[in-house]
Amino acid sequence: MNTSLGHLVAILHRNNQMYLNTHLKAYGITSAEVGILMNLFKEEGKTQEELSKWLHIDKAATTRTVHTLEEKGIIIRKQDDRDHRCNRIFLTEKGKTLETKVVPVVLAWSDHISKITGKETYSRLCNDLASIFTSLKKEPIQ
Amino acid sequence: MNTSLGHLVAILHRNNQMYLNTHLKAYGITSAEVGILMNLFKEEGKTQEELSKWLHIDKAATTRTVHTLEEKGIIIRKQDDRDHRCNRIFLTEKGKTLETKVVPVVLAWSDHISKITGKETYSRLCNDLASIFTSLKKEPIQ
DNA sequence: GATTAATGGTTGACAAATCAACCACTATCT
DNA sequence: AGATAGTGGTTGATTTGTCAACCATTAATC
Repeated sequence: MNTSLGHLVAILHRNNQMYLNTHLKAYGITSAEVGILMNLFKEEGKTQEELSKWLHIDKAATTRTVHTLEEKGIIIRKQDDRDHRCNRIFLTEKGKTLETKVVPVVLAWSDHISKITGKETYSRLCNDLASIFTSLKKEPIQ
Repeated sequence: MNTSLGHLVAILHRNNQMYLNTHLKAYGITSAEVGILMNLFKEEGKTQEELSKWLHIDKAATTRTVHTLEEKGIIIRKQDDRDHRCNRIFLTEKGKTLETKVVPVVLAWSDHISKITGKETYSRLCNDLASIFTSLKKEPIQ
């Protein structure tokens, strides 16, 4: 074991980003936008704050990614009627058509990894990481 | 399981980066430099190409990080005598003194994670990721 | 009800990494 | 030896993300 966890995670992360970028280029989607889109495919109407928390991403990054998605005509921001501070995010018709394009690419990368590790190891891996993830939510590291 | 592997890895990666940046700020070291430094602490004299491959990072990124480390007086680049294209990278005296500062911080983050998952799960996790890593080296994903 | 706190979002400055094009040097091949 | 191809490194442009400061709106407190 001559590599740290941080190192391994960094490599895997970059590998995933590059994969997404090359395979989604044809649809004009970048890796940064995938997180938000995958979330919207499941449930629309979240605020940017909620998206930021789900993605564990700075709210400034969310602002910018949401803007580029809006410029591309993939989503729209609607100000909340009750709380005028909140933007609620929805897919456009064009945005909805992207689900069948984006989701398979995201799954394809996971499949590649799954084939490397084997199914059981893969799902164990996801579970282990997910437990870290929920733990970090409750009590962040320092 | 409502989150993809890519998502989990991205979160963990950013968490690690932020941890390194805050805890190494006092020493003027950033997260991007940690990979190269950790490598040099083990073995000096590698070329930038070799560092890039080890870190799975673009050679352009290596060039820039190496430059900032040189400006900070932490490393020096020495042109290879035989092959004048190669820069071989060495720690300065100042650079060597950083080992006792940087390594503990890197380990501290791993320790945090290890405490979350438990020891066995943690080392299993590292092994699983490491096997992916070696696989990706042999045959990159598309 | 006016002042103060907190919250959601935006903006500017910067860090980290990719890609593509390029330069300098080395290796190859007639 | 001279043209060609390959390799290591650099540079410019762009993407992704952080941090800090700010603005507008809402909530809390006196």
